[in-house]
Amino acid sequence: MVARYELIADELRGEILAGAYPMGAQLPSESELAARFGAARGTVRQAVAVLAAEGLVGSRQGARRIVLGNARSQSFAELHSFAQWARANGHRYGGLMINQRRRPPTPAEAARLGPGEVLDVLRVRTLEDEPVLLERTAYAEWIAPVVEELPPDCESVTQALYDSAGVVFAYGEHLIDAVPASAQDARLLGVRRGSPLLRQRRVTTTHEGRPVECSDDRYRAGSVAFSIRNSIGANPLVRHAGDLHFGA
Amino acid sequence: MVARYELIADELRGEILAGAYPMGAQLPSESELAARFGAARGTVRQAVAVLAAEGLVGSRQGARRIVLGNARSQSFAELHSFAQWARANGHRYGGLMINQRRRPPTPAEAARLGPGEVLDVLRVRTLEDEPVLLERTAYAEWIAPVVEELPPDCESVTQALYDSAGVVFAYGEHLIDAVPASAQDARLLGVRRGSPLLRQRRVTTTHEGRPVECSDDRYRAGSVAFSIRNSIGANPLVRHAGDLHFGA
DNA sequence: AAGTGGTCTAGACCACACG
DNA sequence: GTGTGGTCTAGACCACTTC
Repeated sequence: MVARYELIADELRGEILAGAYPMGAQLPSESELAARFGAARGTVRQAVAVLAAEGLVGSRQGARRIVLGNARSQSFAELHSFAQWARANGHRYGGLMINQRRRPPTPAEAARLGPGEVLDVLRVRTLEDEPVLLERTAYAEWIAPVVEELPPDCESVTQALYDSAGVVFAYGEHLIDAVPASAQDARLLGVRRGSPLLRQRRVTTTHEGRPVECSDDRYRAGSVAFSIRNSIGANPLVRHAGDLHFGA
Repeated sequence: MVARYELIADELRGEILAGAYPMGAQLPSESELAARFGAARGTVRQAVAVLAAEGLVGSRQGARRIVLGNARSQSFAELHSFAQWARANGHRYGGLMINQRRRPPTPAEAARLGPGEVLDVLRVRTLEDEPVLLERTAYAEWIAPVVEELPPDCESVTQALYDSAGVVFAYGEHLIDAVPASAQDARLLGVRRGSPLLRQRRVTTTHEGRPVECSDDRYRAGSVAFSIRNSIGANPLVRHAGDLHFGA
């Protein structure tokens, strides 16, 4: 079942990306759109809210919506998986488990995952056969047995956990900064010690709010960048919706 | 004029942050909240949409909303200014213009700002008197005269441009990655050449969609990190609202 | 089967931008 | 002043989760 507002959003997005509205141009008013699509104004507002969350259009009270961009990138909402992102962008990707062991949680991990033992996994992920990402992941005890059954060269852990245990990585919290490569980082990623890495620390939970993993992911500099669009002021329906993308 | 849904959101946020609902707990249903606040269901939905955009609660069709976190951080929506962020977080901050000159735009700048000359400004920003950020900003020609009038030690460029020219930095697009410090970066930030920097490249536009600046900002490693919360699946009112925060 | 959130309607009033 | 988006209401139906 596809919602009406999604169809309207798709149609408008298509027109914007096709260049029907150049950057800075005005969108039709809500009433015009409502008339054109035969929908209520509220439904049209929901549709343009989607575009606003994508950073394609902006709005302010009293003035018509304007077009802010005409390129679509991969939404961060879909980035709960390296594999999903790589596949969506047409990359050749792979992964290899380097090391895996159970251990007591650090205090930070215990605060996020609970008091049980964690399963500590070290993986290297490749893009076009080049190592670009080092994942150091601590899985919560309840999911550990499933993770231990995965093959070492599992291409998509997220997919595998969904298929075998129905686990969905629904919510994530991320901290992004830059760190120098440790000796181990350097060896596994093929860079010099101390060279810059883009670090993404994350905690993931299921739909029910049950914590699944904390991870420290390090990307080789130059391999990826995070892309974000944001806005201040009056946005439709939510006060602010930043949209994070993920691109080369 | 404060909207009703904002007041309701504030009230619920306060209860969550005060610990009335522990992590993973269920929020009251929309009808219960509507009855409690004497508001229509739509208004309550708008309120919880705010909390969802902040990453505090999550939702799925058929089940009650759950609490995902109980800490509030500075929203990235308000991060259009280093000074605003620093002030909000109680830091002592400052800035110094190192260099400023007009020059022809690079092709990338011309594509974003238009064909005119740009005003190229190099600034160092400090936190607790330590240099933490190097800003290399290219201002569009139309705003250049205003920027040239600013004092070299201007603490908040965003504020100054608003006060003197009514310019609002309304929309931003950001690319975040890690780079090694150049010789100049190293000298001005007091780090070794080649050491990791967190880079944020951004393009900013006004409410009307008029481009103001593109900038290449480099943070010393360890000084700041970007924080993001996101979710997949059915969110209220918008398909997905990632929320980006900015913290130490 | 009952309850919940997700979608949609058709109206109303207000604050703000623009001419 | 006119038109725009922002807020709010009061209803309806549907898809989903939960028991």
